[in-house]
Amino acid sequence: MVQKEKPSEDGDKKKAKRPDLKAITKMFEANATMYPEKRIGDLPGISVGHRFYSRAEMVVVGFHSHWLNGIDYMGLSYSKGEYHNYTFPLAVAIVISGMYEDDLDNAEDVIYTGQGGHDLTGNKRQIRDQKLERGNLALKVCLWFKLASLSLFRCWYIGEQAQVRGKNCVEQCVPVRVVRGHECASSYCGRVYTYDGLYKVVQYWAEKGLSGFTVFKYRLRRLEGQPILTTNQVQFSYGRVPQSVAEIRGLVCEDISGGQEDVPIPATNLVDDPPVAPSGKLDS
DNA sequence: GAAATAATTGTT
DNA sequence: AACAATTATTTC
Repeated sequence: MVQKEKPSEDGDKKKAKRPDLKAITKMFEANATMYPEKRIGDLPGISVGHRFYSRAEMVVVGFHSHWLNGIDYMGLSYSKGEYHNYTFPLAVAIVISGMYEDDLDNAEDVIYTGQGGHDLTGNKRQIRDQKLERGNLALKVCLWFKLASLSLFRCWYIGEQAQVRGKNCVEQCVPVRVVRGHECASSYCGRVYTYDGLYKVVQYWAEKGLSGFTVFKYRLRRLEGQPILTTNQVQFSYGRVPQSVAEIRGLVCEDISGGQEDVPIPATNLVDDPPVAPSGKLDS
């Protein structure tokens, strides 16, 4: 897939300013994409921890169909046929890339800021109120409710009232795929995106954000029973390996094996401030 | 058909 | 390093 995304040669005179986008277009024309239709939940072949080396990769796979938007959702056009039981628009995937000043990321528990009102220049400023439309509406529709049965069900909205279909709810849970952007020197665009699993929207509200404009916020909780989330806590190195421990950012332990391995295994911590070293012993 | 979206490339 | 320009799909 990465190979196919390399820039095409037809732009001898004009440089392709966005080879990644050109590649997307060509692959769609050639029907060379994996999942042309949007899907809810996991995609076969893309497991938790999968790394995408650009937004464009996610687009051609069909994992997240925008190379720009943070929120991918199924629009009203999906409300017929296979998905006629669902309410739309319905969010299916989000990218947390730290562009919004009001985001808060605690790995298993995330406060995600809705889209819109952004000044789009990369300085993380909100300049207008957000509205409950588009992706923001789609995320709200994903909201899960806690019922007396202690089970979480997704409720169906008609207007502002949560209705139960049949009784008051539908036994159909609609999780959201969560992707995180990370800095990554070995990726050609300087960052890498990891699939961190399915999350459920458990709460949403509107508030005045840091810049004083209304933003919509969504609390997402990671579903249980998924592979342990490591991508946010561990600095993997791929491609170019550091030549000395001095090159490693956030080093907290030079060898977590304590000499049991021939090659020392350093550990880093870029999350805690100040960094906390791993505790406990490794048993042989 | 316009509007919305912010990642990547290009330029200073 | 910081900033500006460009980008094209999805959505209604």
